[in-house]
Amino acid sequence: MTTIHDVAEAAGVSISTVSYALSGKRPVSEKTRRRIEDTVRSLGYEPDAGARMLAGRRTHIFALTEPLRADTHAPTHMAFVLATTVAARRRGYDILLLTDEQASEGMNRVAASNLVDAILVLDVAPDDARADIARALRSPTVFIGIPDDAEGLTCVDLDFEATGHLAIDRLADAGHTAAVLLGQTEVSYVKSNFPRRLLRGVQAQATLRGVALEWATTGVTTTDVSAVRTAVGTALDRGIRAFVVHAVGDVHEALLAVVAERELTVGTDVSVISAAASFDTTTLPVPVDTIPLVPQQSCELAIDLAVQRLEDPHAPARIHLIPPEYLSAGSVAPARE
Amino acid sequence: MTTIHDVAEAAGVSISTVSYALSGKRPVSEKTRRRIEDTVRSLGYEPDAGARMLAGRRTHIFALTEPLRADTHAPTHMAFVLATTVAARRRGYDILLLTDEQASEGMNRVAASNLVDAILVLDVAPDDARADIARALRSPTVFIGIPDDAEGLTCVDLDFEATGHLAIDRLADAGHTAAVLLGQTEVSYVKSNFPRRLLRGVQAQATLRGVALEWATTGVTTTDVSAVRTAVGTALDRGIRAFVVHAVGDVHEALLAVVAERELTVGTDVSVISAAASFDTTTLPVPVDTIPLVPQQSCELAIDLAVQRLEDPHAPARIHLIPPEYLSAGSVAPARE
DNA sequence: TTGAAAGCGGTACCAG
DNA sequence: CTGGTACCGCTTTCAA
Repeated sequence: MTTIHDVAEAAGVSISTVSYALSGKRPVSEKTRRRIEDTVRSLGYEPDAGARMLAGRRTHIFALTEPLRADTHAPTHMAFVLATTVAARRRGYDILLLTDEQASEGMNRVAASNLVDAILVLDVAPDDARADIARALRSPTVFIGIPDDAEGLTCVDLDFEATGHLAIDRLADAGHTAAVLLGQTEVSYVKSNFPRRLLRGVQAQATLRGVALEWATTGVTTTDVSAVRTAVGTALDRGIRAFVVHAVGDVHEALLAVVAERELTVGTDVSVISAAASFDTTTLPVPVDTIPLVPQQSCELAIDLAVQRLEDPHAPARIHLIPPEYLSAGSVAPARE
Repeated sequence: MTTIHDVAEAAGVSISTVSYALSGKRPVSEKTRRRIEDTVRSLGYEPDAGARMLAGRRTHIFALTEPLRADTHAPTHMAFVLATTVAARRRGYDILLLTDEQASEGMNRVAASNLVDAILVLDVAPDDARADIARALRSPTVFIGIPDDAEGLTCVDLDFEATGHLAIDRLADAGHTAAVLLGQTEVSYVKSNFPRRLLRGVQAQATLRGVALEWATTGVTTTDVSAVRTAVGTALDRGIRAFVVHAVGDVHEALLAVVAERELTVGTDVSVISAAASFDTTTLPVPVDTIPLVPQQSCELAIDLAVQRLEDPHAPARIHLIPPEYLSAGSVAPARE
């Protein structure tokens, strides 16, 4: 194993100069710096992680806690984990996984042992136990999602309420006076934090704009496509022509299929808006207006905040809501009287 | 922050005694050990990770590399990550994630910096670039899955070929002379390592047992349920009554639905075997014989192997195949002539 | 612009 | 059974 001493010797300088040349924390003359860098490359030197942690009091590791509940939507979750990992790496951090029981216990353990510089929280539940843990910890902690009691916590998320407002506004602007919110599974409104926020936003704005709203869940614990088809069919029968969909891809497809079977056309006869979709809605059989949920946005911001709090531990904790963005695809039609 | 010195002082012993009392690497009298443990608890002492790494030349961290290709089946993948994390934790190890480009580059980086004690490889491709990297590395590396060139590598996986044999044997034993393998998506036979192994096993045994085999993929890049329905319908039309399914839950459901629509009964008119399913087939609408793929088995074995190689770096590398297990549910019917 | 040296908090060897 | 202490490899202060 090659150490900083080997590099120093080979380059004919002291180890402190090597250290500074590599960290840039002290000016080093151009020529010696280049000589050192060459030596590092030719020797294949990589600083020892343990030594760096011990001496530098920085581990360059973030913990990512994810309970992975049974109702967690795997593809969406994977997208968040991936986005977090990539964003972290970009800032020079690795990700240490805390799953299952370790999601909570592990937070204390890795914080107490100084294994990580900060903690990122995924899969946030309304009454998440990790909120209290985070408040008691000295390690910076950033929630991606918002628990009911977010007092004193740093949180990041799409503004789901504003997303709900925006969707209803577009439908109301088009003259619709009735709409259906095709939502998530029933348990997710209890176990997760965001479906209810979207629901609240939709409901509030519907009331404000005079839109008669109906809320249909898409299964109890798991997506039930036939239930979706029934719900959509019933709504269409009753003359409702506007849908806000906050659900997985299958639900979108089921909705579009039922519409097509009735020989109705999205964008002409029927209006559809996909709200907070974390998958690529452009691959749907029909173009659909979308207010996307972009994991990269939340995760990059979360990483930035973690790094910030590391540099300035006194930065005040607050909730960071990402404003929704409306992507038009022509799927909202003027209401017919 | 409380250190080992604080503990030693508070307990009235030397730091070496504290260290040994906690590691158990040297006998410590019952009474002093208890006194130390009490002190540790009351002070909330947790050894510093960096210091432990540096002095102990062990990080207690395993890397988990997962490229997360677009065709990766998220729920199955999550199950493997979870199983790995839990198994690792049980042996005292944390998991560091290497995704995306870091899946390959990261291996060299974390090995060179002594960030991890071993590396676990997930999402193995037939021509996986990580095979060569692993061969060049000093860090113990365990593949969960088998690349084409596994020379010199430690690999763990379900014995997919034997799984194929077993499925065909059961059908042949029941008198079937024709069967359909309802497989994965087309790309997975190119990008992944295990679908082709199952396929080979099924094909070989079908030839051996005189079973006319047809192989149907279930979409190109993504599962196409309507294609599955068509394939099943065609097979039934042609009198085929035996199906081996190596696919996600949706495909099973589509198959069972088509069978039901024709007023045929699984276990009487039609035989179905689910091969290497990583989801819970008992929740299917009809009981189905299953040769399960249990992530826990592979992952626990992988962790054990990693730990073993840590203790004995000279243990020879080899492929560990987990024998398939057949779970009867009465879905295989005797063939009718 | 550079070097020397004091830690960082453990582990494990050498004594007793 | 227990204590003293030499490192582990790097960061950073102090001096030059």
